[in-house]
Amino acid sequence: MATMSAADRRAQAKLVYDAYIDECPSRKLLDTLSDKWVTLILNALSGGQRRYSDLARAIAGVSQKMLTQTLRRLERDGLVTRAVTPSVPVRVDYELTALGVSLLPVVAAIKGWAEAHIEDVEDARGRYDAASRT
Amino acid sequence: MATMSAADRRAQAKLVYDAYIDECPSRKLLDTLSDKWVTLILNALSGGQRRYSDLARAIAGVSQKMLTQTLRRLERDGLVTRAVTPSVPVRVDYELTALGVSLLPVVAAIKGWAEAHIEDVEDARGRYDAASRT
DNA sequence: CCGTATCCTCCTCGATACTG
DNA sequence: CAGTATCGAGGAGGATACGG
Repeated sequence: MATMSAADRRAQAKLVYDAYIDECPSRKLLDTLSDKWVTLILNALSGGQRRYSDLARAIAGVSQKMLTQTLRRLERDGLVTRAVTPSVPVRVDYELTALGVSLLPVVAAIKGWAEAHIEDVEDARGRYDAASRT
Repeated sequence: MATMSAADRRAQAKLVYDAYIDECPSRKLLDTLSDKWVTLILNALSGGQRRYSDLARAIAGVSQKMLTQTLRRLERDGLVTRAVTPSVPVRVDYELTALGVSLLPVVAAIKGWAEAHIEDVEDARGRYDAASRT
């Protein structure tokens, strides 16, 4: 195991950094938030309890698979609760937990910057693309 | 074109929602931030100007492809500037723009929530998984 | 030194069909 | 009503090699 090749060194660095990133709290939160449907669901539930089919209608365009999958993840993360009423037919209600509610201001902060500055970003893109086409 | 099938209705709803999401400022910002390397680069540049190879070393584990691609996107978005010094060999410096700097507090806010509550999330996951294994 | 070009592999997501 | 199961297409991202 004499000397390390450049590839070996990069491979090891990658391992270290992957581990670092996996433990980074901000990264974990971003991974959750960046899911297309998470913020939409969080918003839909910000007004209080809602049924599955109600959510499906409110967030039209989401597939059953994604809605269920996302709700399960949020439940697992302790951000929403799932309450089954064993009537016929079944009824399932979802609601934000205290932890879920505490996340709303963060989303609002993101929304705040975005609404204030996204136009600058768009303008920058326009200039960049125009310059590229030269 | 008589009646619409359920699939048709869903397809149309999807179009409407995709368009809605494409225009949502928060979504756009999240799409940018959620990139694995963006926040790392933003952080690396928070101290001031840095060279390409310097960044590559600081963020070890990133491939050339991803580093260049990400830097290009950030430049296009007006968040960083790219300054080429045509010496031999070439030297390229990257630096945050005012817009890029204005984004740092948002990242800090995310970091704040994450550090305060990610442990609750982990605990919730532990409980959820334990309950599932019943 | 700072990239670009190519290939190739996961892995996410949507569509569809079926169940308690 | 509220899911689960299965399949297939598409894109993101890494490895590698080459160019100005």
